[in-house]
Amino acid sequence: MSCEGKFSKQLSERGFRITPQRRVILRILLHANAHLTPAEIYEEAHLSLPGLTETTVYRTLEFLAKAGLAQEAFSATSKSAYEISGYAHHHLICRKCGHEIEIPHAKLDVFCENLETETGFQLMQNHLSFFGLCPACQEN
Amino acid sequence: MSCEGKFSKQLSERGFRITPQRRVILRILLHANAHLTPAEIYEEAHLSLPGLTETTVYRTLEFLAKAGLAQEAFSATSKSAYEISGYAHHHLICRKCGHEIEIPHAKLDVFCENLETETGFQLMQNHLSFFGLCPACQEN
DNA sequence: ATCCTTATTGTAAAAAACTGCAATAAGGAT
DNA sequence: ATCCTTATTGCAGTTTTTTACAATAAGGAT
Repeated sequence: MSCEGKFSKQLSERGFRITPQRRVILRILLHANAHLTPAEIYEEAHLSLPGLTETTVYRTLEFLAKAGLAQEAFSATSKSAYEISGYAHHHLICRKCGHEIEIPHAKLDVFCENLETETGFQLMQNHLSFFGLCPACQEN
Repeated sequence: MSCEGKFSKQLSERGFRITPQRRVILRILLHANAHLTPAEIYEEAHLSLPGLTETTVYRTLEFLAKAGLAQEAFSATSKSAYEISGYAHHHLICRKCGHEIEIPHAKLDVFCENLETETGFQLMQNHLSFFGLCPACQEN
């Protein structure tokens, strides 16, 4: 099965259609080891699927995010970016130099559970971005 | 002193210039009791300052946010919005109906302090948005 | 009050993100 | 294999956000 097969299967089982566009975008996200912007994804996807439009990239990313297969990630520049949904984790980003470090979800576990019981909300959030100044940038 | 005086003073003391544009936008943010989008702010500010451009609104909001006088707030639609910086608090927003509830910063206090000591980062974050499904929307 | 420096604004244009609607094609039914 | 339904895409156009650069004006110095 192709690399994105497992993900496609999840989609069709839930009643969504599998299209070449979704397959290509899913594959790119899977092979990326970082966040990708819609423009970057379009750039690459376009090569294997010439007819693809940027509109579809935007819509597909939003769709994948809603379906839980991808997640939006806020970058230092505040431009939107996406990555494949893996294990839950978060980022701490330096407002000045953009340096990012990862924060395991475990650190927020207790907080999230409390929030759910107190509010009755069911959290749909497995990727938060915290901002601050990294040690190096604090000195200047 | 005009209502935004205290804020203007803060700015000039830090070496920033006070301009009519900044004054108007600050005043609007101060009187708003909710998030405002750049477009909404422009709409209103434009009335008392006809020459004002949208570009300036965007830049001023970014400037105020960097200076700590305003803060960006993510809305359910993911369009950008700003509000005046008051006490630190956060929001829990329903992805479906947009309903928001406030979360006092105290609930995150421990987490934030741990994060700072562990990473050496100095957090610049007094407004987080958490997303989820509210009790009502979970039923449908 | 006038001058000077340079931060801030406006202008014009581009890039990014979104929307309505008609055309297409995925996937189930025949 | 063909047909049908409707989810998904492309197209064209709009809105939102950002950028480069020249013009303006805030605030300190004279």
